[in-house]
Amino acid sequence: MPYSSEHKRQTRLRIIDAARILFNRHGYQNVTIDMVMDDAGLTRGGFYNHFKNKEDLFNAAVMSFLMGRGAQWREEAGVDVTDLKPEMVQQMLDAYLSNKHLGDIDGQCPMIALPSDVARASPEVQNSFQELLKAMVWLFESKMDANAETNKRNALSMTALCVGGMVLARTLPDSGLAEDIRSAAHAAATDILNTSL
Amino acid sequence: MPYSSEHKRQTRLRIIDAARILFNRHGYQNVTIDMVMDDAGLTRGGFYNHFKNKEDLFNAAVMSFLMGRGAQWREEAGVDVTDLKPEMVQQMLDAYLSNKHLGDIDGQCPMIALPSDVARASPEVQNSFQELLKAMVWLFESKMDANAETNKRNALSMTALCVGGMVLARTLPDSGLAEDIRSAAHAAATDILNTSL
DNA sequence: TGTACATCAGTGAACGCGCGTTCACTGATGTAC
DNA sequence: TGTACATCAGTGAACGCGCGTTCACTGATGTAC
Repeated sequence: MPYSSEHKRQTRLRIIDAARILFNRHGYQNVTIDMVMDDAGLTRGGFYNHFKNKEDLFNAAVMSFLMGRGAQWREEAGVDVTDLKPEMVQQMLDAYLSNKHLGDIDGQCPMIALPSDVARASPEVQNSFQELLKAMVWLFESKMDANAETNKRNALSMTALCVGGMVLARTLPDSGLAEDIRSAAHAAATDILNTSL
Repeated sequence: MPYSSEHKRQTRLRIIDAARILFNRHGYQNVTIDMVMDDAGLTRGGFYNHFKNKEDLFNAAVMSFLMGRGAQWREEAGVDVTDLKPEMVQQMLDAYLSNKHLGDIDGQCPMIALPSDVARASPEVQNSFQELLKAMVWLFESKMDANAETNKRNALSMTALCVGGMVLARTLPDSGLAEDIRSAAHAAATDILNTSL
């Protein structure tokens, strides 16, 4: 077998990385296979050596974010989601609801950039999206200290605030109002966290 | 002038109503002019007698929701947003974050169904969307009783919870988890409201 | 070590379909006389 | 009141472009001997 399997894996990753960024930037439907392959330094035809179809790529892109790829806003804030120290939850909140994240179009969380697209995508994509959400809820929940049911409810509310605040801030053309809603969501989520510790 | 202007106005409204429902159901890009005109009982060509282009229709559809059209979940809950009695804010919260609303695909708030579409639409559409959000924030704020700045922040957080909770609930394939996040967001928004009165 | 071979990643032209938009036409109805 | 006319909402065929996907081909590189 010519071209080591490592070579193919690398190419596949390059395509997924290009796709993740382009989907975040323009939305699923506005990104063409040509654009993706171009950004990956390849030509259109080769695409189907790596993916069954466009939807398959969408799923791979959402999953790649779950694996932590591309989140500048999180890396630069020094949030290490594998290190479950108590301050990590507040750090994650700070990073997620930050101006940095609001400005990081390419590296933003797909829950912010693509919720409507996912809602209309295949079950596979929806499941990947759900795993992403569960990971976030679990992260919030991990350091809470009330009873299990209250913890769960608080973690879910914080997640709703994170996503809702950022989705709206992204969509509003008045940047002052966008900033207001981002910081209000951040304050409310912090309040909930503080009552949970 | 044949066909009274009232006749044309009625036709235009029929097209917008059909579009609002179809956009909610399938998203902006998955709805074709043909589908809209079919549902309005017309043929494709006539569309351009009423609208400049598809984006123009999108804007009209978002605005029509602002005018209160199609929101079954709100009407059946008996919420009258023009009657600013104190209980109205809680009623609105209850209705917005209700199971009824979650199930009302056709009549749902466009902030839930179409945020990603709006984020990539024309400035006109984004402005209409923003007016919708402002109306909601203002509604929440109207009966609050702390200082102005706190009121604003709380109203914005409640809005983020409403939209975030519903967007996520809509997107999750696990309906148990969807239900959990909807009710968690409802509880959190109610808490914020109660500390504001 | 060197050579022939086989595999398959990558190429780029072509296909086919869908959809937004245009356009020449039809016909319903309000207005003028 | 009745008739001719003008307007313009509505029709449906056609256009043109873009994009997902297919396909015959190329050529780089690992393997066998």
